[in-house]
Amino acid sequence: MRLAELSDRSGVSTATIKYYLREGVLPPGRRITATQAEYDEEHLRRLRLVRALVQIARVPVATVREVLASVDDTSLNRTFRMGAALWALPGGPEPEDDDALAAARREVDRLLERDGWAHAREIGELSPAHRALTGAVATLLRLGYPCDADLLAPYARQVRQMAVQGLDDIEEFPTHLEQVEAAVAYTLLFEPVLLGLRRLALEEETVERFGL
Amino acid sequence: MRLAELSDRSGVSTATIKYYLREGVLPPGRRITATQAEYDEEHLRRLRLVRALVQIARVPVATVREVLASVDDTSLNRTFRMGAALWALPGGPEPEDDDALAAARREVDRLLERDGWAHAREIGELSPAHRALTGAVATLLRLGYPCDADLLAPYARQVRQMAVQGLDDIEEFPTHLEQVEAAVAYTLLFEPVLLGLRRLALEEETVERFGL
DNA sequence: ATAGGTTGGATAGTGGCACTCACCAATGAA
DNA sequence: TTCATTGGTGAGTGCCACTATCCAACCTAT
Repeated sequence: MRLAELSDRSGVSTATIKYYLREGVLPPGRRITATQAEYDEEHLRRLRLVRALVQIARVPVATVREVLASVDDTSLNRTFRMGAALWALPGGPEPEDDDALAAARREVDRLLERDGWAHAREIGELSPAHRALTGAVATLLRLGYPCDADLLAPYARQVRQMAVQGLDDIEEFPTHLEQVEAAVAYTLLFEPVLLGLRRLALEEETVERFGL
Repeated sequence: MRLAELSDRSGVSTATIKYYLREGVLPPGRRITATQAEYDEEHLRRLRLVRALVQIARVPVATVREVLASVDDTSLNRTFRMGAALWALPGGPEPEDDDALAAARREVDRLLERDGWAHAREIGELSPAHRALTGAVATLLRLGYPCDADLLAPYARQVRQMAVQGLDDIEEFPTHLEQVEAAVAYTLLFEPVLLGLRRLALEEETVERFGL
């Protein structure tokens, strides 16, 4: 398959594919001659994944490169390869260290302790997910909206259950590579699905309560 | 309160505040003289909300203007003012109309029908949330990952429950304006909290299953 | 009264990022 | 032998959230 066909089949312009090749988010094709290269189905799959991560999950191209590098790094164990997506994620601007952040830290700690999230408590804010969560809670607190461990607990249990279900699904895939790729896709691409469902649920509930 | 104090108390630079005033996401201050204006606590609250929406929820400034315009529009009823945040949201690039999208539409329809989401089914893809959901599902399908009504059902029920809880909390606020503002904050600023929790849960579960 | 800093407003510029265009020599089909 | 096509490269575009610089009006300390 040549570049043009790759472009046709993926719906991504050749210019953009060239850009992805340059940025290293797409591996180079097999060289046929000095100036021509051949691409295969694997490239097509990767290209579609990159597109989804960039356009749907809003992951910066540079971050996609890091994530995929870890996905392909067979010298790492499965946990780290799967964690790549979580650890490379853009945490946003780090929150200013004020009272709200301290309070947020306290509530998140309480929550993790109460529900026995041993790993999360152990590594604490080393985890980008942990820092992101604390920062997001602090933002709500700063605006004067309540957001304590009691309020978060039911959500925490629900997402915990989702995680169990999700990893069950991921384990169905036969090879480690497919499992890791599925974990990345599941982690990042399921987020818009979840948010879409949530927004739709809020809309539904609002209309039911207050009418149109 | 003058601009400089507003800046000090919010932690936002005067240049940025001026930019927000120019863009109309912050109402102008009360004019004292021809070249000076006075700001109050209301401005401070708004400024903090704008900051959170822009920096945390990644809402474009132009969209924030629209959202806040609806929030302040007392000629609309409560449902529409609350819905403002949901309807003004950036839907991202609209998905290409292929088999995956058709399949996604079918599964989302099945899901809403089965769980009795009457309103969502009625307005269908007029709702940005509905379109976003369908598009997100289609993305997963395009990549070859399963995402049908059966898989979505438990998540749908969970977010539905979250919506009920959320609106209960929102109804606690005494005035309509506060309820509407809380709805916007709850809709947009709770999303990073939820995603943070989910990512932490995935991390926790991954480590528990596969070790470090 | 006046010097010197501060204020709000306007205009133009910056930096980051995801592309996108224009061009090139090498290639391959007619 | 023609001539469009290919892959690679460097420069440019458009968007967007700021940010730097001016300016004249304003306040304040001497």
